Amino acid sequence: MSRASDQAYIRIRAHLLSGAVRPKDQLTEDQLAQITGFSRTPVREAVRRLEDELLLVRSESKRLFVADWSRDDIEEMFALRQMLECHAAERAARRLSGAQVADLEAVNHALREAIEQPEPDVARFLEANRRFHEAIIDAAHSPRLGQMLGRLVEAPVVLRTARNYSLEDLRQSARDHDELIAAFAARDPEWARAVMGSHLRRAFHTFAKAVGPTVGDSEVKAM
Amino acid sequence: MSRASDQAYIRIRAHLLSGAVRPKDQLTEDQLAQITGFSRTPVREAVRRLEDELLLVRSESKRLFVADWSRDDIEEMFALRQMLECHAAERAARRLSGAQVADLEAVNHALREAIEQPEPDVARFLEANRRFHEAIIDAAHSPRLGQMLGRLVEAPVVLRTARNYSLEDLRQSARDHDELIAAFAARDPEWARAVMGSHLRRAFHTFAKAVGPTVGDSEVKAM
DNA sequence: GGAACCAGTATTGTATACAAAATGCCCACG
DNA sequence: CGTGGGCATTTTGTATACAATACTGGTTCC
Repeated sequence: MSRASDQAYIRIRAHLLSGAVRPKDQLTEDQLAQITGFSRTPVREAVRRLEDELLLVRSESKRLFVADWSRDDIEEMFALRQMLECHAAERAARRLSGAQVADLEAVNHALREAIEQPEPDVARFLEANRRFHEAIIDAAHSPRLGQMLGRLVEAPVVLRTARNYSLEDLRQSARDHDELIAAFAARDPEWARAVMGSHLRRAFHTFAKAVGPTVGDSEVKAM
Repeated sequence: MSRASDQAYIRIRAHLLSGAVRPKDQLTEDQLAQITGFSRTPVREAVRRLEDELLLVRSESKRLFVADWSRDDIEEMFALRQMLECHAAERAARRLSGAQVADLEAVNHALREAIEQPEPDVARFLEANRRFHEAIIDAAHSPRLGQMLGRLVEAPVVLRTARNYSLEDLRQSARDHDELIAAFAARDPEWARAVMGSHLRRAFHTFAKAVGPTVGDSEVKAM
């Protein structure tokens, strides 16, 4: 991950999330080359990845724009993530070794430490949460599934949602993880799937409550 | 689709499917540039797409190889396609217009014409089948879902499976499509999902029967 | 006044040269 | 013999120049 194209990807992504540009704004590869400090060749590769993740879109004539997600897009993203990650949990339950289950326990312990403080550390929570879900996906041992989920989980909306978590939301996440671990330890795929389903569906409702019942495009960037 | 990188993609893909190279063979970008007649720049873009589809893989040190799919990989591919396309069918049932349902009927009519001949035209069947499923995915109106399914449906194993279809298999496909259309016309998402599920699950068993219960890697390329 | 056309400009697409990194080979050395 | 070090070769990664394409604004012609 130290090649110029990877750095370019990271920097462009940060630029998009920083709020310096808004949905529907046009970008040019030259601009991005200047911003990142690399030439257009690695920038183009980074842009292709960001197009894949639908953070950037191209017009009919190949011009580049910041993506503008509708509420429908985002709801579908949550639905897809739930569908895929429930499947991952089911597969993981059949495959996780005892050591891997222990690893999950350790990660969830770290997650609890991050939130059980005078001031919960959301960044550390997010990182532990990411590691937890990543471990499950890895254990599912399906390259395509991992690929697909990688794109969804990285999506900025998912990350921003966490800002709206209350302390109780965070604690409930940790409890969900505990139950997932129990399901894995019991080697019960159906149980794992069900817990993952409610875990992720709750995240969706937290998001929906934060954004409200608005309908127009672009409103989600305002959160 | 007339840019050099698109042409390169098509040609490299054809080269991979032609059997001229075998799983685990090493390729170089220079070789592919010569084969396609384009320079390495568009070839690299095409290669990136093929990596995305897991037709090509890179070693730790970024060297390029023809992918080698295990039976597990392929089973998971079928499972993912089923999961995603059932979801698409469900969404499509909520969104298809009357005109779109009529289009599906026309496509399935063409599909029947392709098979109800002295010698069934498998290529035409495949093309009509592709259009049928594509129309449903489009109607689901979820860009990410479309993206994911695009990669799965294009996979060569899915295409090769069709060679093993008997006439009765082909006719059953057409009947499944009829029932899907009925479900769409009735605006019944659950019905649509169920029919799509059995439709695709049958394809999996047709494949499994053709390949047999072998276990080692690479055996699927022998079909 | 409006539509079609024609520069000129902006932007993306491709080729090529060179840089960086990895691999393999050969030889020295134990 | 085997093994490790280092040069030559192969292969991938990046920069840059140029080509092709799409847009913009203004002008002419009806």
